[in-house]
Amino acid sequence: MSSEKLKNTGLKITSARLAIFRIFENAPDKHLSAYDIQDLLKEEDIDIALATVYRVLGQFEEADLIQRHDFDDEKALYELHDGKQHDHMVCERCGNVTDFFDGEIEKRREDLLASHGFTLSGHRLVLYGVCSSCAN
Amino acid sequence: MSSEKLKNTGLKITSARLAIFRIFENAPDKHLSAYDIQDLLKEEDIDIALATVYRVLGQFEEADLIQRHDFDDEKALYELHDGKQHDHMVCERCGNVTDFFDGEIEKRREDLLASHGFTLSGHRLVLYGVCSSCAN
DNA sequence: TTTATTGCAAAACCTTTGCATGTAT
DNA sequence: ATACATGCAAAGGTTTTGCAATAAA
Repeated sequence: MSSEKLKNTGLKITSARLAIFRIFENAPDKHLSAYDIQDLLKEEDIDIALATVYRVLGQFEEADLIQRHDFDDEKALYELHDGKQHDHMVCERCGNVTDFFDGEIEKRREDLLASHGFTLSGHRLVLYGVCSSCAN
Repeated sequence: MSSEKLKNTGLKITSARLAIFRIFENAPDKHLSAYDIQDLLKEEDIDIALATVYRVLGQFEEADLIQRHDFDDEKALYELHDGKQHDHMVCERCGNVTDFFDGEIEKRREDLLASHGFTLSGHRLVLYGVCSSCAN
């Protein structure tokens, strides 16, 4: 249940936080910007100031409920942090983001980072290409 | 020589373009922001408006002289486009960028993109971790 | 009632753009 | 002489912040 996870963060259970968290639960595997979230809520006649959306997103990220990604030079995208690690494939044309998991590249990635003195934090790997819709 | 490559772009050879291109040639493997470039030039008592730096960077990128990267939510970084393909390792704490090349992950990347209907464009792959300086 | 949260407006920040002036060809 | 580059100031877009009003504990 939504409020359970929220309570564990120590944050107060407010309607804004519940509404925003519900958006993520209803859109798993989606990558949403602060504007996307505000728009989705507006469709339900829920009006939340953008400043609040940003603040709540920051708090959720701090609490490891969601992950923030800066894939391109546009808006930051957020997604539910579900524990299952996965990486991302980003279309350089339209910005479309596709999740994937690959054990082999995963292992290689760990070796590479380690051999350069990097330690793992999170598991982020991003591949850039052009998606099929944009390729024609 | 600098002016050779510049001439091939069809752009006029101006002092601003020469100065900016020289910065890149003198700092291979470095990833510089527009501000970095302006600062480096200021140290040589060369004053170029930020708007010009941005415009020139855009033109250089268009001409494939340099590459633009948006690794995080901060400033865009530019580096010389030397032909040798390589990927990047980014420290999530300090933003430090390290180049690397790995044939195995390279091949795996191509397979992965293809199997998801993505086509290659450029060869961008980014690993995120924490560098040794930030790890302590 | 005490403390945290929200909304609003304004600011911060990077990046782009309009326009008049200056420079390369 | 013509076309393109530059500087300046202003605007654009996303994200953050100050502060008074409001809601959660």
